[in-house]
Amino acid sequence: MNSQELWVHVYGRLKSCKSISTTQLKQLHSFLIKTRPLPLKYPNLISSPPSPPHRHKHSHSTHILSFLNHLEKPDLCLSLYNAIIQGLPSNPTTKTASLFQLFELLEHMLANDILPDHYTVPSVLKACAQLRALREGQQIHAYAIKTGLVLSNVYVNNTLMRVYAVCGVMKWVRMVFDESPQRDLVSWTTLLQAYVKMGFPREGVEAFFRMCDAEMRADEMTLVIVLSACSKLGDLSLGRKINGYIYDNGVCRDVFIGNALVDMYLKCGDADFARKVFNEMPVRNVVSWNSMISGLAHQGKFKEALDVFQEMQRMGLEPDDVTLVGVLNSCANLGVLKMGEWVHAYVDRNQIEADGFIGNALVDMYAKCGSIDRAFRVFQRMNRRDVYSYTAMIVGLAMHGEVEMALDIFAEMPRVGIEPDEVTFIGVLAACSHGGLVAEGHKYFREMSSVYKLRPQTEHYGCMVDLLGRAGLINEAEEFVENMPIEPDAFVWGALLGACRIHGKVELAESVMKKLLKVEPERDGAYVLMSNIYSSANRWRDAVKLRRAMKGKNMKKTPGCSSIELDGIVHEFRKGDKSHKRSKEIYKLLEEIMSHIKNHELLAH
DNA sequence: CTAGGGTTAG
Repeated sequence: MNSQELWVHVYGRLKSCKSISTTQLKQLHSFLIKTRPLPLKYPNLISSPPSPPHRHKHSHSTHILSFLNHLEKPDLCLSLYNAIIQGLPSNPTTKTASLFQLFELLEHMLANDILPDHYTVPSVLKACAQLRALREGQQIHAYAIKTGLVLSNVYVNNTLMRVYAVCGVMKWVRMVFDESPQRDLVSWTTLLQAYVKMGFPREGVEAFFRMCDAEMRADEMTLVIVLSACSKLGDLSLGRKINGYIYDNGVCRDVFIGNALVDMYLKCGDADFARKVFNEMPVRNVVSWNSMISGLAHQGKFKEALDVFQEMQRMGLEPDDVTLVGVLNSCANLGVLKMGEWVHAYVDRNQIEADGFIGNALVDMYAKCGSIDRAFRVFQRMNRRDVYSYTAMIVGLAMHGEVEMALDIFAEMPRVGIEPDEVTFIGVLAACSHGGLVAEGHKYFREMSSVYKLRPQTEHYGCMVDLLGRAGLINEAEEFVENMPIEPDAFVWGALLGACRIHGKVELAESVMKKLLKVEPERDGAYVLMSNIYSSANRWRDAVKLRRAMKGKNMKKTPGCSSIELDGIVHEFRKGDKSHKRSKEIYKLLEEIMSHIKNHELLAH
């Protein structure tokens, strides 16, 4: 066998397996030794006992290196090195080990005076991108500049951009892109993708149009990314334009394009057209179904989302964890505990780990369906918790009035090294509000910016106003709003109006209502609250006047809706809705509960 | 022989 044939064989072997197993490598090694007598420097290698499975990954580089030591001709080696680097597993969970192997090989190359070329560099950079190895990527970048590879090879530039993109350094992605002497479709797509992934969909779309100006024709991959940018922007007319581009340019409508279109139409609010695209897809996969389910849930069409899931089940298709998260989310918002429990059982039955997305969605579902103890049990059993798990738990506890517990869980976060975010503080402040903990609320509110460098948003101010209002500190609440560094919005005015209702502050309420109407003239919330305030103050005439004024305008009704599941039947209630069979009894009971609460409030103050 | 793909939560 000549060296060329040998190389072809080695290359084929390495390429066909994603990660080379030690056994295969040994076979390859012995094969090489048999067919081409080489000086055997490490006789131990062949006779060494097989290592346990978990050691395999780490022992690769040793085998590879000793294997390389057996080879003689350097010209053969460059291709071989390239082939080996390409086939090297880059497992993000063993990041340091993978990087170590990679750079050990590079060092070995350089030590043997073999210079990494325009095939070596992209595959090394690809591994760096997979491992999110920014510093190592920069080292290769420096090498590529020194050897002139960045100016001569578009693959080198594109993979460099990719490394910087996955590491979140948009500035450098742009820099490499701008300095590239030649740009192809992949360069543009990588730039576009970087913008979208980093939360700049607008810039991504602009890049797409610049790409079109540069007479570059987009393919399926590019368009999938542009469509995802449209989804993020919620810009239906833009999305339609892109759909037009796909149509005009005869782009193949494969399953990826179809899924991206379904997602885009749903996120842009055209659920009917999304369904049409979905129905007309010649091939669908689990992602197509997931796009429908999570897209509908995203639009608040939870019932429809569950219907699609049931349709999926009827067709005998296996849901994956994304499906289940979408289903759990819908269950949480509909209060359908039975279905949520079914998903939980499915997760257990199929030995799906209740961690990450699934675990968090389960916690949220149980909490929202009123089963806070089961939410807590899932939370406790999770092996890995993140800020979402903690937030779901804290918000859930706060809503159930488990104030102390909520604050205890919050206190646990710094101990396990998880930083709270803005939503976590919504839960914390809501807990304080429900517990009447004014001083603590102030403390957490201050901590938000002083310790965690989070800027309080209008929602947080709203929580504080609510807290002060419920605690009877209506003047402080008013003062708090006056001293806000940001413009109060409906959230804040609504909370203050609510506080006025509790304390029967009619005059203040009237001025607050005006403010609320200014920022939210199209909603009916202000009118409803205000008319309740008038009624409570026995000012019936004003209340009626207000209701009449409301009727004259064509107001958007706040979709006040709740549902509860009893013995597997979902009972849905909309605001003012009296269609339920036993609505008379229900309203009577509600009134009784309200009077109990009022008495309790009176006793408390 | 190399590079770029969609869906997921509080």
